[in-house]
Amino acid sequence: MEFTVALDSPFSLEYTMESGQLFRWSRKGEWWHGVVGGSALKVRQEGDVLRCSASSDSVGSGFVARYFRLDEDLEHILASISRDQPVARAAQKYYGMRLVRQDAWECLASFVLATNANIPRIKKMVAEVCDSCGAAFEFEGETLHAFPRPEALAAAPVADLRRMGLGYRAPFLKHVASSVAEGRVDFTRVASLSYEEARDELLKDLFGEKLLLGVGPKVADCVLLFSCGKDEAFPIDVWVARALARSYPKLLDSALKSRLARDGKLRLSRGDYFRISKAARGRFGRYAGYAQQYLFMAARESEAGATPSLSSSAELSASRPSP
DNA sequence: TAGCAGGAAAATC
DNA sequence: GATTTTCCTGCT
Repeated sequence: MEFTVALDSPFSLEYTMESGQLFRWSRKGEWWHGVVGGSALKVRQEGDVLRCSASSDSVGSGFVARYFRLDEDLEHILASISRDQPVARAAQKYYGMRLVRQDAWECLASFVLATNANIPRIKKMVAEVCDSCGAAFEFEGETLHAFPRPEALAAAPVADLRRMGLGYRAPFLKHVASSVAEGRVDFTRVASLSYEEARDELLKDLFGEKLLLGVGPKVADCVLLFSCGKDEAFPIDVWVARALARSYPKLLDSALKSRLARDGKLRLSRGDYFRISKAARGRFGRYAGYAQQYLFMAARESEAGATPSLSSSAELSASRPSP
């Protein structure tokens, strides 16, 4: 099914796809191919129009507009977060990047896999899990797989999950899948709570055991920001932590700074994390999550700039000799 | 609260 | 080819 979506507020498909929120999209020429809502979807941007093609009628223009949050006033959000140079510059440079409304279960499972990994690796793990456990369907002569239902991963032997390259993440993924499959997590209710209540809900213990093994404050913040409508959530990964240390030293408390000076490593304790993310919410306001995502992009870009020959991913894939 | 392990792949040297 | 780093969390 083919359709178009008219854009009447700023949007960059490119920057949104490359912002590190999503793990099931890949570029093929001018098109981005993905699997969302159990359907294949391909999208290309032509100025202020999104040209789309989906394998299922359930994914139409309404779905796409909701997925990319096109109903929200990005100009207003950018004006709200551009309170200083670093964020204002990043917002200008990556103008049009939007946060995406992801399926909460898929987001949770994906970020449980994201610990100690980089984006290519995360994509590989997610693809492996989908290919092994997700429902298969055809699109344009290719066999694709939906993101697995929680029941499917809850039922999978840990040894099988390990063979998908997940390593120590395998038992975490199974545990999280079980909690969701057995109804111990109500994402609709989480979305209705305040930010802090919602975070506590995801991090809580149940009968003396963790509700969600492998989910700490960072992963919880990702789920809250990308799937539960908590725009003030401010996930702090290593890149954002570095950006904060460089550009916002005042947000880091003195204990962390002295440890940083001592061994040079930016490892946040749980207490550090809560304090710094609270300070960031105070600084950037109700759309702090957008500020975080723009800072993340800028921080990664400055690293990529250190290796000019690898600056273009298109060139990279076209010119890399086979291993 | 601190310190460490965890698994594998990418990035870097 | 070896080493370091990687969108972190759990356990002691």
